[in-house]
Amino acid sequence: MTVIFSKKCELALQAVLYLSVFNDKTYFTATDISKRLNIPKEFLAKILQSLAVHSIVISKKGKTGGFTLGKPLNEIRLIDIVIAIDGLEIFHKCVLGFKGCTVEKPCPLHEKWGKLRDLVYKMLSEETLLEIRDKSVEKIKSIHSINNDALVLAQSFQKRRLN
Amino acid sequence: MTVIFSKKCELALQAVLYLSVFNDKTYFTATDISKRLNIPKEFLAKILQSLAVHSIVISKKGKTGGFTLGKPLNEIRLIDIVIAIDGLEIFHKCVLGFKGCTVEKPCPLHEKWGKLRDLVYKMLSEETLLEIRDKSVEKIKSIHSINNDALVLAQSFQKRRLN
DNA sequence: TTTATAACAGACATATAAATCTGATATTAA
DNA sequence: TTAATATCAGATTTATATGTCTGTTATAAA
Repeated sequence: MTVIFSKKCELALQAVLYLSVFNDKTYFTATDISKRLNIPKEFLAKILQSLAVHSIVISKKGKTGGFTLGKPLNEIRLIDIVIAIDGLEIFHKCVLGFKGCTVEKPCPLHEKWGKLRDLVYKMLSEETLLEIRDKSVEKIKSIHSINNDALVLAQSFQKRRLN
Repeated sequence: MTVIFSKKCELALQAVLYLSVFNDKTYFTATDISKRLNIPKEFLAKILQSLAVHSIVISKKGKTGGFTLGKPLNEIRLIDIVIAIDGLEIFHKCVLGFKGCTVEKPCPLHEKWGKLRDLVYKMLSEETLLEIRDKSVEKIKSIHSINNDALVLAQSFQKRRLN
């Protein structure tokens, strides 16, 4: 199967985009997020843990615990999420799978692929979550069925858990 | 794991590039090619069969049988090989995995990804095997360790099988 | 016609990614 | 201090892609 992002990567992007809508340091539990995104809870939990290792989210244990974004939105790029989950391997590996493919002895598709790969990296690097959220907040709400009532409710619920 | 091409796709590209060096209607057996490319024979055979279904290669059974390119080099694009093996799905599917992602109700990354996807498609479409071979024949020979002696030998061997 | 050799077809096995489960640990409200 | 509830860690299961095996069919040389 030809793919770009792994399933893990997709779900990580979904989760972080979801958190970006709120972005107010309230902690959302893995259960909360998994229900909203319609994702298996345990799988999401593992993904969030990987993101926590890379400081993209912060985790808090215990009764009022959960996950919240670990950095300002303008410091999180899409590429950071991809790297946190799947690593940089894809940006180094030869398309054709030739182990001996190097700059000195490139495979027949080396140059063409190099351009493509650099472009993917550039596109994923140039935009931060801040820009994406500002541009797409309505889309994100829409695709996750977050209406204003639900938003207020969720936030007040989260905050109630805090005191 | 984030990938671009499946293993099958990689090997298909390798095999077709290999055939493009010769490109003289001689039939190479799956065993021949698998040894040269250092690929499992049975796995390659399956891949070549998929390529045969899409007329990218032609297969011939029996004693002097094997596989040869099914079209002129200038009529085979990289994208044709990708499609033959992995289909067009990747060029239609949403990056984030949202099933509801459409033009009318796009996901937050829809536009950005659309551009990238179109570009990948374009790059794989714009060049045919003819151009790649003409530009990279030495690279292909080098990476497969095809020296001139081996080339002449392989061709005469293939032709001997024919009469 | 016989024999050798190739693709072909489909079942089977293995490796890896995806998903689930169980129990331990940390945190906080009461 | 206790109970509730969250993450965390690792084993286990499931699904899918990858790789292997076995026997059949087609083709052509001898």
